Amino acid sequence: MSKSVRVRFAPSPTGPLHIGGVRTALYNYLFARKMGGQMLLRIEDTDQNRFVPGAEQYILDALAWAGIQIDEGQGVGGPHAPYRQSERRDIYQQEAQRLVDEGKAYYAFDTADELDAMRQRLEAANAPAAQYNAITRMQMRNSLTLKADEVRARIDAGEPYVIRLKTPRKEEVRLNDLIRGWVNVHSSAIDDKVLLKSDGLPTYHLANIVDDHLMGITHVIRGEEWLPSAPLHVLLYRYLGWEDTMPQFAHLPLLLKPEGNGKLSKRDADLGGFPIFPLQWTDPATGQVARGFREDGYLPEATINFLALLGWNPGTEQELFTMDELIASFDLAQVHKAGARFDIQKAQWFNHQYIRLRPDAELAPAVQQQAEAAGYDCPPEKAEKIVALLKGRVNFAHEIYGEAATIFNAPATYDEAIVAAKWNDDAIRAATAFYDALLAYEGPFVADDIKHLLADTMTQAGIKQGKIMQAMRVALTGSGAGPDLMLTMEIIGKDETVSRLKQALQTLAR
RNA sequence: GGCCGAUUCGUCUAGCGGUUAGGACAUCGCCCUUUCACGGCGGUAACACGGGUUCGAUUCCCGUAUCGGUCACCA
Repeated sequence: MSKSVRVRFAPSPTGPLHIGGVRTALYNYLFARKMGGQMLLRIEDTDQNRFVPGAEQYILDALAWAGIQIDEGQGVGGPHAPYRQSERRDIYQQEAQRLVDEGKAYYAFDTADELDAMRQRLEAANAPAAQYNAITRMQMRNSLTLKADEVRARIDAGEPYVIRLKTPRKEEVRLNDLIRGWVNVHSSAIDDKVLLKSDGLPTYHLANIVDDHLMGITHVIRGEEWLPSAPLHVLLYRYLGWEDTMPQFAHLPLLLKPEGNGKLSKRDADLGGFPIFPLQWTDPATGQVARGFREDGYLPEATINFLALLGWNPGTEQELFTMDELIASFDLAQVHKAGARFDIQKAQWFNHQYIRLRPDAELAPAVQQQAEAAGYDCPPEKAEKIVALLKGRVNFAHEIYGEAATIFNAPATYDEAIVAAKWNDDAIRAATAFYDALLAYEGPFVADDIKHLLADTMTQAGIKQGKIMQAMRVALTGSGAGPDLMLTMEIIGKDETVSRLKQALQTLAR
């Protein structure tokens, strides 16, 4: 029996979670659920300089909003706690020390200046790559070039040092990526990466391997930007003696700018007027506010649906998926290899679809709130009718209220072009007749009945209804365009309809 | 620049040796409608290039080009 699937999402709390990170988390989640496995959340906070307060909570909130459930890890706990890497430093130090003891890593005492000098020297000499590697390390100050007792003395004296991987000079490293197939890299292209920093914390490379191993991770699903260092990770598994239980890798295509070159950035979002973060984020240092999908009115299910299809496709022609449907059809083998341009228009279209699908009663409270905040009376029944009338016309729920302007306000002005073209003798006769009919009418004031009343009135007056509808609309709403007029009248009510008709008759001179 | 990866309509993508190269967004047109939308129907639009392999390449292989990623005591 094979081990049950365990995947992890391992963001760094250096700021708000990027929308690309949400997609990475989503793919991990879909895969875990599909395989009946677990989804872990680990916080990779090994860089103290880049720590941003609030970022970790933001990550938790964003995942919860998106509907990505964490089975184990930061925020929910589990048998491998702690799930914050800054609280696991002893573990990494132990493993790094083990590598040194086994001759697979070494201490290095070089200062930043010395490293710079080395790189400059190599560049000046036109070396193929200015890196700390099997060749150059013998010219540096480390435990391979220094005598053992001097190394001991430096460490005992508290001199800062790092632990570097002793990367082999000539070795072919292979890995079988689930999305890309076999990737081969020669070890000479991998430098002697720092494993343990001078502050005692590990770098990503060491920490992620140690944790993935200890936490029983079976599949590492992450962005393509990690592909170049994946061979290094394979090497680390080997040196740590864990190669036989090494997880499988799947490197996801990147999210690219809507136009131009490069990967999607905050700047593109600002330029394009769309969000790039799931939730709104206020930078604790500058106070700057970055917009979020949630605050911009994107529904979580629309955002997820949109993101899921950016780089993956089930091969069917289905476009709309619930989370359960995504889980049922997800397959890593069908993840696309090339980067995907970020097209916010498609996100809007998905949102439109999900707004239409939402029950009126769920959308109504927001409309009511907006209306009441603006000083209008808007009981729940009215809000619900407005939603029913307008939700099919908008991409965002908050646009419904804007579309309903003519419902809340009697026209202050009338569209001049429509008036000039349609407000003729027949229109005036029709409006007058309808006005009178309304005053006499005592039945229920609902769209169907209003429609009949208007039709009958026009028949009696000998006026073709189609000829005067535009005039009626402009008289009632001031505009030549808008939703169903009968329903509009029903919503504003009989008194308001009568009053608006009267106002039009008085205001719109011949 | 070295290394790694990618390359089908403007965009997201289906395709896994033989298809009129399919769908969606966007765009255009028509229909529906009292109007504007929504919706329905339809149109325009793609296999980067050059060599192979093959009876036959969008599909397999090799180059070229272009794009992307990566080369930190950041993740």
